[in-house]
Amino acid sequence: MSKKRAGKRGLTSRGEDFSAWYNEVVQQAELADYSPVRGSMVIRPWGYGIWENMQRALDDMFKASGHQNAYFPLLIPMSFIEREKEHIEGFKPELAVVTHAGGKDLEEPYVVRPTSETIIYSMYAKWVQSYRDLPLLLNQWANVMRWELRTRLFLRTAEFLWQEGHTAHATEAEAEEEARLILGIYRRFMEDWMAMPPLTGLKSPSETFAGADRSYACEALMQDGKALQAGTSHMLGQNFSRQFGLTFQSEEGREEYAWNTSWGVSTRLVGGLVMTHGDDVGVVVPPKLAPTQVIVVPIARTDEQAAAVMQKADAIVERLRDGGVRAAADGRRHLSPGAKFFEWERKGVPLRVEIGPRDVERGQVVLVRRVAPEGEKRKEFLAEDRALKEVPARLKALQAQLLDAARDRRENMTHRGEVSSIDELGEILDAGAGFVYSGWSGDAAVEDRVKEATKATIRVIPGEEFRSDAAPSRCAGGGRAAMEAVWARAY
RNA sequence: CGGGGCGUGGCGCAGCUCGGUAGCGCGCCUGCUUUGGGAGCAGGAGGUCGCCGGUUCGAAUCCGGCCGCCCCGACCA
Repeated sequence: MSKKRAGKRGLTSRGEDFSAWYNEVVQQAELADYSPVRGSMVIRPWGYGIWENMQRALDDMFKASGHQNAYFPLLIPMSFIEREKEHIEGFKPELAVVTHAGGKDLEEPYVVRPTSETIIYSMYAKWVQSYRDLPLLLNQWANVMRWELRTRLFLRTAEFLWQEGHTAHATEAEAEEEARLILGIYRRFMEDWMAMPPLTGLKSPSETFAGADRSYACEALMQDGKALQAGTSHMLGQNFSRQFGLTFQSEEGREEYAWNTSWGVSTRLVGGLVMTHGDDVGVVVPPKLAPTQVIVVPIARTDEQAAAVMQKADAIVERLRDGGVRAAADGRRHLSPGAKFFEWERKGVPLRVEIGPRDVERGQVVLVRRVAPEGEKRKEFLAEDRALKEVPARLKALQAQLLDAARDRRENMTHRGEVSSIDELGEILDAGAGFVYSGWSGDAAVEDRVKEATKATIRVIPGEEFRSDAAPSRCAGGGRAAMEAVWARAY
């Protein structure tokens, strides 16, 4: 058996069954595991470490743009959720409700938050009196629960971790600017940190967040050609303000409803990372997010050699750490070097340093990249000093290499140009396209027909920087195009 | 929620057709030898066969019910 070997050594290849590959790689790289709770996963240290690095980067960006963190309750009174009509319509099917506590039925049930707009804006209503209290720019890191029918590790779980930002502004223009600012932050984060370049733009009305006026989204293209909604930023208008009495007195002395935005990214990003960079060996973690960037593997025959080599390995780790590199030595004696190589490659550690007795003698190390650019060897024998000095540059180069590869793939899997029928759209998708640009009349019936016929949906009405040079004139569903849309089959 | 599949040591599976009290690989433990791409040998631990009931002298195996998980379809960060 070449593909599915005995035991848990081999991975199903991506080409054979992408979905099986994903499930296996997430577990075998020890990112996450299934839990005893239906639809809920355990995020293991390696996966959580990646999430922590994501959190840190995003949190810094939020803070740098004037946001502060706060924390609101997990349980939300049922009546709050029900207040905004569209909102409750959207979330009702996936609510988990607490009806019983302290041995008694509750007078009013609580829902386990699926998102926190209602409870947050109810509090904002209390805190905001004057235009001087605005803008109010808060974020919370939290868990939420949505009772999904079909779950997948990281991509769709009943409980997931995320951040949700909630802001209140005095004017529509300011709220709109905030929603777009965050969209830009998400995009920058995905490109600079995840090396996962998304398309950004507006959601069609049918895909707009329940309770929002407009939703903006980052859509990333996975290796199998399916799109992943990786982050959303919503312009909520005054919908929640009106329901929760979030008013303020304007400069002119009038009482006005505040304008809100909300925005979030979740642990789904970890799944996106896996499906963007992973290969048939395992996960590939971009250096900037890797919990361990360099793994040092000592190689020794005898106990004396082991002691000497381990000492050298520890010294290398220390030097790398002094240089700001996240490095660790794998000193386990019961595993062969080869076993360790496979394990760390499966987990996606960007760089490996091998150090054996011969290397110690010669003052050299073996530097190995998780993935090398086309035509370059992964393994290099370098003088120790040179190798260690080289590490930061190698990490940086790998980060850039991953982004380039992901962007090239996205472009190669993107189809542009006029699409004059739904059948044609389906053919383009079936021929291997991921994102398909077309004109769109703006008619929701076209979306329905396309979905029925091709399973694709409008992922985004592209923002300016993602539009085609020549605007399409025809709608894929017939008639004239009012705008350009990007279609894809999605997760 | 509809269709399909699967529940047997930690993991992956065989055994079920044709009932007779459980086996293989990996992993784990101990010892020795090993270690430059998934080490070898020897010894060892570990299983109410998803749950409940029925048939039978006897059930992993046959029958009924239930539960759970995975995959495919309708909704979603």
